[in-house]
Amino acid sequence: MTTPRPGLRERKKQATREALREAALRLAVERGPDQVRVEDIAEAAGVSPRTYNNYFASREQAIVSAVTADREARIAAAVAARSAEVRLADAVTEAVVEQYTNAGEREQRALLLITTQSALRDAFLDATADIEPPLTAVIAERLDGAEAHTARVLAASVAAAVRIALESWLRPAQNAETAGSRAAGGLVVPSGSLSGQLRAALAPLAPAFDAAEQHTQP
Amino acid sequence: MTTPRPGLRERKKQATREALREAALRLAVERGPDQVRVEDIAEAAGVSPRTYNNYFASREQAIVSAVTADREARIAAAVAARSAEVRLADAVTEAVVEQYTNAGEREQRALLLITTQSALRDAFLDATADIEPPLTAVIAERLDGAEAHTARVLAASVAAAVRIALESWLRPAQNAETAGSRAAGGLVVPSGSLSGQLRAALAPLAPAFDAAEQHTQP
DNA sequence: CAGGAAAAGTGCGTGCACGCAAGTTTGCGT
DNA sequence: ACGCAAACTTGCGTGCACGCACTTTTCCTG
Repeated sequence: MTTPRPGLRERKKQATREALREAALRLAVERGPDQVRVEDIAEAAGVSPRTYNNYFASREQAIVSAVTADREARIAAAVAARSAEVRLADAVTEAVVEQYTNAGEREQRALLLITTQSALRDAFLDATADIEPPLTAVIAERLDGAEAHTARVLAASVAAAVRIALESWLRPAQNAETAGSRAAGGLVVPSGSLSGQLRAALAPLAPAFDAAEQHTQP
Repeated sequence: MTTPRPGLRERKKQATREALREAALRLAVERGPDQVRVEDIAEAAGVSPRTYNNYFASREQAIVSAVTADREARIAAAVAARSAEVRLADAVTEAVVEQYTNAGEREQRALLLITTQSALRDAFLDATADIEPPLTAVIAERLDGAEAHTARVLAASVAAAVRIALESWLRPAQNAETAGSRAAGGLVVPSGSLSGQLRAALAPLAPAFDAAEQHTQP
């Protein structure tokens, strides 16, 4: 059911994607991230430059994707794996934290590379939006009595919160003014562990999850 | 206080931006949106093409910006204008609905144009992210006792919800599968008035606002 | 097992985003 | 008033995203 027919076609496609990911990351590490052209990545992966961006919309996306891999799917799976007994809010939070803190050795080094270049950081942050569709699916499964949009809104909010957490984790202190963040007098100094950031960012959403959950099972 | 010194410099800058907006929209309406090159817009506004994209990162952004204008600021102002007595969740919801449904005649026609081209729709949807920073500021002002991230997370969630509402308002029925939306059996058919969509999308977030608000004034 | 439809890959051309290094205007201090 | 420094504009060059039309590969069905 999970894999009805991989199909030769689909497998070659994934192989090509993987080759591109790999080539992009390797080249970016060897020379600087700036010193890698799309042409180089395509050549290293053995496809044409045109094919390259049938797979990736930007050069940065390919590099980041080697780290990100299929994090979206893993998060969704981790939520689904949790018992329906636990609070949905907790299931989501723990799944997210778990998937973002379990970083392999290679991923750790790649992340270090990413933080050096602002274009790469942006691409990395943008990648968090990808968790929305699969997360919508698992949340909707737990809330099948709820309003149509609810699951999507919650999933999108989680994505936004994760993005914020990663953002303030990547920049310990933004030197310039933070565009409307210094609202009520004092300035914010969030800095902390990644899992701490994630939990803090997701916490404000818990009441929304609770309310949605109680709508279906009163 | 609101306008310490406009300054000649700043006024010319805004005039240029306005001229570009105007030219972009006018040309897009006259010929099709596809038949407008950056060069044309720049020429019509009396600046160089290079200057054009000191102001706008993409061609679509310029066109959309003529409709969007300073909606972000107006939403934030509309929230701030509401009494501190009313529920924050309601203040935000009403401010958003108010600013999105008060469309001038010209804006209405421009919106019609936008819906015709997918690149324009995307740019229009992306523009909703701009409400986050000003919204963060006004929310933070109402929640000054709360956790640092809370205001940002709530503002970002609102932006996400608004995006979802606009999205499903722009496409009455997405013909293909909606990437993980058909989770629990039946398929969704949201379609409705814009204000209805907005309220429905924002409703699930209300509990989160309430909880945050009670943290500061118990 | 053939034949044809659908999908993936490719070559080419066009317009664009953006860095860089001038040139030009605005603003401010002395 | 003068001139300097910062902000804005502009020309140029490079790499890139993406549409289009065409070839090659994969898959399905009679």
